[in-house]
Amino acid sequence: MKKANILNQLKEKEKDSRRHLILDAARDLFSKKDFRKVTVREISKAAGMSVGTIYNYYKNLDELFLDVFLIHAEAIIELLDNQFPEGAPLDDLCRLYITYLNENMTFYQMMSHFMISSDKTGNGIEKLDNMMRKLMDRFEFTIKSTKKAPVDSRLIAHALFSSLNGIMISYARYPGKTADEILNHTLRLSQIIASIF
Amino acid sequence: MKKANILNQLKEKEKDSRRHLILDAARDLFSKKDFRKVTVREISKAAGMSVGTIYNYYKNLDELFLDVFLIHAEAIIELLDNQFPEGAPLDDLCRLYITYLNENMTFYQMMSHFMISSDKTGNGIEKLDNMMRKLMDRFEFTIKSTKKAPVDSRLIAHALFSSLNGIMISYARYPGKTADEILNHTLRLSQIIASIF
Amino acid sequence: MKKANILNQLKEKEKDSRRHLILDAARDLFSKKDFRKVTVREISKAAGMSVGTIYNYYKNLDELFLDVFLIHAEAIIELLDNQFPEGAPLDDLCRLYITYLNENMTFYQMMSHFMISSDKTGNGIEKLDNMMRKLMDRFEFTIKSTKKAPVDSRLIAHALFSSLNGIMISYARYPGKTADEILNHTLRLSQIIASIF
Amino acid sequence: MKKANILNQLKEKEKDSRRHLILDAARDLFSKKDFRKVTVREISKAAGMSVGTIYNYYKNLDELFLDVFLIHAEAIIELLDNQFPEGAPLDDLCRLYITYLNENMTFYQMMSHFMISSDKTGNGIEKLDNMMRKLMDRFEFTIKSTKKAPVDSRLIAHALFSSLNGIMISYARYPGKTADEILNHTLRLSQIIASIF
DNA sequence: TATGAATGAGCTTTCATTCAT
DNA sequence: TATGAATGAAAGCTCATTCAT
Repeated sequence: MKKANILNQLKEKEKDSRRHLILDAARDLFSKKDFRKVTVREISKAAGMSVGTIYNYYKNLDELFLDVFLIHAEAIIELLDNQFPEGAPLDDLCRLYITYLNENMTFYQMMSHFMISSDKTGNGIEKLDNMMRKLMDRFEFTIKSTKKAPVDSRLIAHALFSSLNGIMISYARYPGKTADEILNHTLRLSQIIASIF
Repeated sequence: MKKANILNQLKEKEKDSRRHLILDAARDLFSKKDFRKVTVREISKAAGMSVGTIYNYYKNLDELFLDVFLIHAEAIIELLDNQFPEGAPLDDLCRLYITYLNENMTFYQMMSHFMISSDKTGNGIEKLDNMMRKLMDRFEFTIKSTKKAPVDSRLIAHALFSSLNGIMISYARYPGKTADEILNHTLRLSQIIASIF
Repeated sequence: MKKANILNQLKEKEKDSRRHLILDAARDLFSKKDFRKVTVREISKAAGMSVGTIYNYYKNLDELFLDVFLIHAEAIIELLDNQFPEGAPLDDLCRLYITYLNENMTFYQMMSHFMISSDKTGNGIEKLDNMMRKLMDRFEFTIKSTKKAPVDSRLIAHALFSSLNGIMISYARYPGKTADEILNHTLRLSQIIASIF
Repeated sequence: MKKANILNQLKEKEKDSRRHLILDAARDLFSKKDFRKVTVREISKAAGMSVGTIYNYYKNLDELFLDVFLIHAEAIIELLDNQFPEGAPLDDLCRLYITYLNENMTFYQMMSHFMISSDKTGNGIEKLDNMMRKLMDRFEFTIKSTKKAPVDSRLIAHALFSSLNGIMISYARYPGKTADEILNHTLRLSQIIASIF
């Protein structure tokens, strides 16, 4: 019994590591190229496995896209949980989030992509929505913990969250600017937002 | 000479009217269906002309997409110019813009789509950027004209503009909500934004 | 007006001839190889055109298969109409049909294939059924016109028709026999059938 | 030696029972769904074993298909041997066979499928042909044993056998008819056939 | 200038079969 | 012997774009 258990655990680990191989390959490609243009073939090649194997781990491409998105979202939540000291000012929160977005363009690109999809089929959307809600909750909670937290925190969280997203989407490819300049500009804007909230 | 001129003008008009046929057909389709899924064939059919003709007016599909976007942007600028009384409060501006976005989902969908494209080739991008700048200028100008206008208007305009965009992108397909509820929620959020600016 | 008409007629002819190019290529391939294994690419290559073009003429492969079938069925009907002298004996009818089947194996292969499909979707099935009925009607009519025609011709037609089909399906690949021997055997069997009806 | 023998027998039995697990699962699936669409994965799942195990018992999927076919054929032979009283009339034979076909659509679907395959490779075909011959022999023998048996029984057996098959193939999916109506129609046709033989 | 048939690269996905464990 | 993840060839089909008429 124990033996089987250990075996299963090993298998699970093995499976997880393969899945991460796929995810990492995908993330890597997405950072170099519009993720909507990345093909299964490219991913399988980059991950060093066959096309069919991808489909052993993901039902279809969208599921993989979604997983990459979810991983990012979870990373952000973890960031808020662990890197954000309780009682820190709101602008630290904004800086944290905007910095993450700048370093992980795929995340807001995907967020934006999925959010404007009117395709409501599939349980993928459900997972997406759940994660968005979770992220929002975490945002709200973090805002409450900041110095001088606002009263109607739910709405404020929504407003702040969407504002920060909007900043990235609106300025991520500000014409003729380097990544650094964009980071600076989006940080500056986020600070304005933070300061007035 | 003159005759030729008049003829040219007529031709130009004719051409413009055909172009508008295309644009209108496209806009109509985009409002019913994710614009990324609309095909040239569909547009040509809806516009009552052949596929080839579309390509006489637009180098490629992206140019057409862009044109639809530009038309929307111009409509917004016109809205700001004509519908927004000088000296009106900032939240009127926000309401105006958010309402427009709600009624023209294609616009922010396209904005979002183009903004996250890392594809920097083509002079299409240039046109897009120019228009964004123009829109932004108009926004800034309008903000300056509001009651209790802020001081650093350029940055404020950026922040406000992107916040409003973010609101739409983040909540336009809030799960399980009707168009009306979404309109209300996004308006509410925009009012919060407006009030604190 | 007239000009346009003539032009349209020419276009129609052109289109028809292209369609026949596809059909002929397909029929040719089907005679060499199990039609279920023939691919679009093979057909397009054999027809000297691109894959996409096939899809300009047929919505999908099944439609093409169906068309090949229908053409065969029509050929048989025409055969019955034109080649079968009124008042000829029943065994002539059987011989005619069995000979056709032997020379056009694709036909009964397709008939058999489609008949055992439980897939009832698509309007393809409808076309198929209509044609089968038409063929059956023609059979019944022909039987009525034979010498010593039976009384309950509808049922008899059914029985005869299905018997002849069964002969082909059951003996078309009689192990180790040449095409000629198969023709002879199936003809002999059909004559038995004819003689007792 | 003896011990080993018994062990071997047990192993053989075990093996046989596993094989039957597969067969039963397959037959079950084939009755619910076009057998040509059934996948190895589905069968393995239904049989409660892994894909690989299937391949320990069958070289490939076609062999499994074939085995299902053979089992059916044997069942029919057994039916003729045991259920058909010597000296019974010919129409009882037809009724027996047609009823079996109606209750086991997979059988004639497979028969039809294999018979129209021009693929003559593999020793599978040989097995198929042997079984067909055996079935035919049994048919012939049964016909001889009927009341008023015909003279040239071999050819008559062929003709009758193929006629009955043809009836099923031609009317098994008569458009818009229920299973019951099809049973009735095919029985009626088979009675016509029987009566005239 | 308008037409729309032709193009064909390229996509996602499937699935029988293999083989290391 | 049983397992089931990995394989990868191969399929059907799409659709932006071209170009001869």
